[in-house]
Amino acid sequence: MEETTLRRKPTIRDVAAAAGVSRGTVSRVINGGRWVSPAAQLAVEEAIRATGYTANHHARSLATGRADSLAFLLTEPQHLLFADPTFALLLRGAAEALAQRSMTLVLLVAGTPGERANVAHYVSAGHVDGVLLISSHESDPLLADLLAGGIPTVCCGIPLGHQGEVSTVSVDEIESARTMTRYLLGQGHRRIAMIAGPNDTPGGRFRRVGFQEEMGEHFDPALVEEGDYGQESGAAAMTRLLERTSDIDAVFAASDLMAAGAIGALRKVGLRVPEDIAVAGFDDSGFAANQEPPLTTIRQPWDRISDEMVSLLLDVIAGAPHRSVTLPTSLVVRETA
Amino acid sequence: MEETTLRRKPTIRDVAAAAGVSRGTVSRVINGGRWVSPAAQLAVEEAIRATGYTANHHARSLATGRADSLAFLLTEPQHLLFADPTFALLLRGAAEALAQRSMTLVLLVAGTPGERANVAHYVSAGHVDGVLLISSHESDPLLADLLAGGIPTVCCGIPLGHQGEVSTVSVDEIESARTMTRYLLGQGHRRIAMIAGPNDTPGGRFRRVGFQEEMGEHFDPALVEEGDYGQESGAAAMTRLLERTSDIDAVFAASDLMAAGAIGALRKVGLRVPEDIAVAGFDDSGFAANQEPPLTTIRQPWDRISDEMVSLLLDVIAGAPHRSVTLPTSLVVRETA
DNA sequence: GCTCCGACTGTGACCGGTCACAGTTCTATC
DNA sequence: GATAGAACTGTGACCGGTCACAGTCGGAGC
Repeated sequence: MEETTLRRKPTIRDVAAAAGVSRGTVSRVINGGRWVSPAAQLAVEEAIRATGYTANHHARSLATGRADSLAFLLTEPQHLLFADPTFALLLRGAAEALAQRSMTLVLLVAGTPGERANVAHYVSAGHVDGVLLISSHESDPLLADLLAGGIPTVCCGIPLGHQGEVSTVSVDEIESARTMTRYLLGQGHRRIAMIAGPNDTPGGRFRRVGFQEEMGEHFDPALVEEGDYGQESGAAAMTRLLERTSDIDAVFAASDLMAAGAIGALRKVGLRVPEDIAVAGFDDSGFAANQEPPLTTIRQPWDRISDEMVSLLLDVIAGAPHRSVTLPTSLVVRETA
Repeated sequence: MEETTLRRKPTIRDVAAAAGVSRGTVSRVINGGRWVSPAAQLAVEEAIRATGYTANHHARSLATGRADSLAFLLTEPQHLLFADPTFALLLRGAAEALAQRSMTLVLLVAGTPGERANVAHYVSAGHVDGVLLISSHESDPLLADLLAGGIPTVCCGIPLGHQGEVSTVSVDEIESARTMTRYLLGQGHRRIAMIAGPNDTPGGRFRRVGFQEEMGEHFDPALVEEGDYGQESGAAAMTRLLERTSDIDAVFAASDLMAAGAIGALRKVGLRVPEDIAVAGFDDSGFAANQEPPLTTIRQPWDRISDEMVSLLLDVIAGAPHRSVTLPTSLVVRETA
């Protein structure tokens, strides 16, 4: 009567029995169907349908050694990353790219040292095939651990201190910053301030370098302040700049969030954007276009970045040597500059 | 010589050999150490250190039937959810709550029907112990599938059409909406418009109900427009409202993002917030406080929501009957209303 | 001195797949 | 008609853990 209701999940043996073939044949059907007779193929497919069979992922992973999943590993102090809409774009892109390959994404957050240890442990437990490492600070020991453990890894952005040791997907930070700076100079601005990112991150260091290079003789170190990519830090940096100097005519922030913070700070002291001071951001986060006024910024190709990270990582897992990909950015001129 | 360099990962047998005990004893040490002599305990711990052993998660899951991970399942059309900073809060909270329990979070995105089928397949493959279901539209068949499959599930927000069939963590939408409406009325506003969410979502339906109930005789159906929670839809709804009527003195949007869109639309036609029209949101997303001007809104306790979802789900997995938790919201008065 | 019991340990079966290998057919070729 | 080989199928070992069960050992109690 009720023996059908409380049955455990059907296994490959149940399917084999139902189809009147052996486990081996069922396994072959599931994995592509090479060397299977049409009759057996049909019988197995029918049996799978009838039993409602789904393969047990753990058993498969145990036998094959593959996990068929990747880790999306966040190492940034968390409030920043989760406030940053760009991370969501990256996450979505990666999840989609993996779904297309019937793989899945495990989210790992390594904020505190304790979590960090857990992560290393988790990753080396073979739970995932590789790691998509997001935004690592230079001092972060996690990348070194991953490399030492031989864990296939792809970094988003050039990992300072580990260049050439690991696969990387990045944009040309220096050239992008030069492009924006050139644009601001072209608009007639000369007293251009920069709100840079932390110097131990590639986006902090190289955007600053590009800015300085392009500014040339107009570069004034007194016009550089540093933030942490977050909105409040942008506002604070802008305030510091305003306290120090009064002739700034443009501000280049190393993130859209900091640009938004800067705009808020400017508004608070009665300065209009772009009439009094032009403001430019970096990233083209989701909100940049909806910002009031819409933000002029550098677009990072987020969807391509996540796509490339995934395919690069899969290559590395398959045994390819590490490799670096640089993707193009583009200047998006809206209304703030 | 080099036999140590290319060794495969150490297994529990290697540890047992190194410690001079049996697999069983090692297993006992790993799982809490009951009925293990101090000497054996020490020897095993030392052997684990020496060999660099980490347990294979797949093998353990296969043997125990537990996956020690939960799925974070998104079913909303994707552009909305990823633009919505609240989802990131939820995600972070869930990841943290799980990390504390040495469990992990698998991100599943079920946007297209194809992805939906994959998800059902994946979940029933036993890869995860349960599902944290985020924001399901009424017509979404996924919840029905999960329930039919006996998959432990917890919903975020009351699942329309499935009330009482599944564990739920939600806020009192109606009362929250009434609170905000009461506040706006208390400020002297009478021609209050609402930008509601989709009627097939709990936040769309119940916030509208609360608004209407509290408005009482002042309620005017002509002052209700619908959006999709996204910023642009808020702007569009506001524009429609302005085209239709000219005496609106306040707007209550069912999400902060729509409130931000509405503020943009108001600005575009030269109306000031809050001087000309007050605007209120819902959610207290990360950006609400940094909005210009800072947004008056209803705070949802995101961290508690994710915490409760996780612990509720773990209860369900452990065999507890389904249960619903309602968490309190609070009115956050800033500057827009 | 024998029994009993608690503390501890080892063993074999099992979880649900995959894979290598050994058959078994059946057809084509000489 | 024998033989090779391609096409297909079944079997047992194995992946790396857990768990139930059967021992072993030492000391307390009678």
